[in-house]
Amino acid sequence: MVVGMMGWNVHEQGWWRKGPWTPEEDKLLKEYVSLHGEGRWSSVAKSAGLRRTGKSCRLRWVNYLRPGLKRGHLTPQEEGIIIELHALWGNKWSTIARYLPGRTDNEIKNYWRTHFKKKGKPSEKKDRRRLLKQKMEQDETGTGAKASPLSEVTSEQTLSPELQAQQEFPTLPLHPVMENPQLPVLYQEADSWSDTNILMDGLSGWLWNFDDQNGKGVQANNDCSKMTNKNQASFAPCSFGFDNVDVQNGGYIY
DNA sequence: AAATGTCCCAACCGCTCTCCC
DNA sequence: TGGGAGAGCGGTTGGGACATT
Repeated sequence: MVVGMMGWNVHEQGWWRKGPWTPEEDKLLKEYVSLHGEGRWSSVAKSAGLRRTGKSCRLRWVNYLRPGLKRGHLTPQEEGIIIELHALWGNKWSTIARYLPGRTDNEIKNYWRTHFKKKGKPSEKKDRRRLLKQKMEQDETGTGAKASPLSEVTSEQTLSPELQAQQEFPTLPLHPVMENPQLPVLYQEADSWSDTNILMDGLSGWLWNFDDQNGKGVQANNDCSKMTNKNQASFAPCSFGFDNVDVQNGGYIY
């Protein structure tokens, strides 16, 4: 059976329903979780009278119904944290999400995909549109991020996102290298530049994969292979924490 | 006004991990 | 210790909303 709803096809293969959740289903799930707490999702479905798989219930709760979830665009601070943590952990969205209270892994994943993953750059008009929309939302709420990330972020970055996050979320652990001094790369004195390059290769993919104009990526002065040892030595310890922001290209300079 | 492009987000799928027996 | 079930995670898809052409 297939039922058209909100543009989705709501499949009812056997007993389970699929597709968008209805307000009634949300209500049932919220009531159940408020009474019994999270967990045992497979039994939640049947106990709450929902024709949804446990998986679907969990996802709905985690990504949409859970109290404390933020809505709306990510702030520049949150963007910075995502960029930093993604450089550390890669696509560990759930791990990254732990340091962004109120944000879900799904949201962060979607955001990354939209803004950083793709090769081509949306037009600057699009960016302006997004920023304008963000500003309007902030004007309405009187809270949140600055109106223009690009114009304000330089001063914002006086504190590295890590330190900002550390202040905002005291549980944020130190960078792994700070906790593990034996790690030989980048953040401390590297034994060799090849060691640092290993990490930089990983970093370069995201550092300058911001939306670019020509589809080739905005490659700033982080071509480590062309740097002298002297440059490398001064460059290596600078990571984690933006030293500057390339406003024109939208990249962060370390 | 219609067509097109892009952004955003909810939801699903398949795989992996963890726990328990 | 191995297998099964449940939970979690990352990748992907589909569609609405909105701006641009």
